[in-house]
Amino acid sequence: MSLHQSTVVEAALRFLDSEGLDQLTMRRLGAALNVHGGALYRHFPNKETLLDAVADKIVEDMGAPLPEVPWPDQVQLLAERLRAALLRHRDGARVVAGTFAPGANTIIGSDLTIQVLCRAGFPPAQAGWVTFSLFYYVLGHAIEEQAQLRLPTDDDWRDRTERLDVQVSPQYEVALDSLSGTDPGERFAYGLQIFVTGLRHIQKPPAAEADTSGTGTSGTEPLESPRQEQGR
Amino acid sequence: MSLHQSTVVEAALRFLDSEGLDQLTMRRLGAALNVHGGALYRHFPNKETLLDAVADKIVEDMGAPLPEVPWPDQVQLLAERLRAALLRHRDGARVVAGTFAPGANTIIGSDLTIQVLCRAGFPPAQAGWVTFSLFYYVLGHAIEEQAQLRLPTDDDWRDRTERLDVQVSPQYEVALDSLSGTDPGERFAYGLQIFVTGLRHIQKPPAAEADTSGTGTSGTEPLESPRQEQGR
DNA sequence: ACCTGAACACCGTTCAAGT
DNA sequence: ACCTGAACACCGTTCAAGT
Repeated sequence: MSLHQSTVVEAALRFLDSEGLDQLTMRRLGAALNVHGGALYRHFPNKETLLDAVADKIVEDMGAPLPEVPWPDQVQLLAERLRAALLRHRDGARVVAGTFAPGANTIIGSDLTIQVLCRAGFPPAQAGWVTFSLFYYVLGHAIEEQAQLRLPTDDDWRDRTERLDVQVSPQYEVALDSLSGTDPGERFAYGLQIFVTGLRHIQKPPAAEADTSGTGTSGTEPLESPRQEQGR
Repeated sequence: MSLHQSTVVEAALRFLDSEGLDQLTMRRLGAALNVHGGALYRHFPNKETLLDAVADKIVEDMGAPLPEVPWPDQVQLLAERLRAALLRHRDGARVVAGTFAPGANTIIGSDLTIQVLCRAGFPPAQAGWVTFSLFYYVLGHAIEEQAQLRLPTDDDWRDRTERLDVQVSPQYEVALDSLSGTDPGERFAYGLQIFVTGLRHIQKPPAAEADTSGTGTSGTEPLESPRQEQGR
C-alpha cells in the first residue's frame, strides 16, 4: 500500500477533524495511515511542507467562477467563501495561518480577488493590499471563532477580568457579553460590510446614492479606467 | 538570586529580540537567567502562561490617554499604536496572536477602543465587534510583516509560482511586486483607511459631515482608560 | 521504491533532593 | 522559598537495513 501525497493530505485533514491540530504529529498521522512516522518523509521533506499542502487543500475551491454581480458583492462573496473553507475543518484557520509558502489554490484565490478589484477600478498594487487586508480579517475572525469552540465554558471573561483586578466600563461588559452571545456569522458579516463599504467609498469618493445599510447592491459597474485619488 | 515574574518576562522579551520565538524554550530562557528550565515553573505554571504574560507586556501602553481629536482619528491612532507595539519586539505579533487568555493591558486597550466607538454612536455590541475586527486586521498585518523579515530573499514569489505551474494574471504580478516593494507602513495605513472610512459611513450614513469633537450620544463622559488595582 | 527500527537531539513538565 | 538534577513522555528528523 504505497502512499501518495494526496492520500497523506486527506488523512491529515481527517485527523485534524477528529483530533485537532495540537494532536497532529508525524508519528500519530503515520499511525493513522498504518505507517511509522519516519515513512512520511518519503512524501514530504518535513512537517511544515505537509501542513502547507493541507492548507492549500483547505482553500481549494476559492477560485471557482463568480456570479456576475456588482463588484462589492463579489468581494463579499469571496470573503464568505474563504470563511466557509476555513471553518469546514477543525483548526482550519490555524493551519492556513501557519502557512508560509502559498500554494496553488491560495494564489488562484488571490488572483481572482485582485482581478475583481482591478475591474472595480483599483490599481493593481492597491488591489493587492486590499486582498491581503481582507485575507487577514477573514483569517483572524475564523481563528478566533475556532479557538472559542474548544474553550472551557465554565470560565467566562467576567471571572478572568475580576481575577486580574481590571476595572472595565459598562460598555465593555455589554460588548463582551454580545461577543459570546451572538452568531459569529453575523459578527463576521458586520465587519465585512464595514470593510466593503469603506472600499466602495475609497474607490469612488462620496457622491451619489445614500445606501444606509444592508448588502451593498450598488448599481452597475462597467470597466473603468483605473483612476484613484487617495486622501490621507 | 531569586527571580520574579517581571524579571522572567523581561528576559523573555530580550531573548525574543535576539533569538526569536522559535528559539524560545523553557531551557534556553532559563539559561539566559542562569537557571535550569524547570526552575521557571516556580513562577509560571506553564509556558503558555509565561507567553501570555509576555504578550500582555508587549501591549502595555495601549491604554494611554488619547488626544481629543475626532473619533475616526482616535480609532486610527489606536490601530497605529497597536501596530507599533507589536513591531517593537521580534515576533511580537506572533506572540500576541498565540495568546488565549487576554491580560490586563489587552482588556484595557479593548475597553478604550470600545469607549471611543460608543462615544461615536455605535451600540456597545457593535463597538465590540468592530474592535475585534480592527484587532485582527492589525495583528494579521503585523504577523505578515514580521514573517517577511526572516524569509530568504533569494526566493521570490515568481519562482514559487512558476514551480507550482500556476498561471497568474498580469495584475497579480504587479500586485505582488508592489507588496514586496512598498513600505509596509503605507500598506497598513491604506487598509486602515478603508476600514475607518467604512466605519464612518456605517455609523453615520452619507449625510452632513462636520462637528468633529464631542459627538457624544447623550452625556459627556470622560475619556479615560479604566483604572487598575495593583496586583500581579 | 517504500517502509521499519532505532537512534539523535531536542522538547515541556514534574519532582525528589539539596541549600 | 527557590533551585538543581534527573527523569518521563514525548517531539521532528535521519538513516541504515530490510522487503
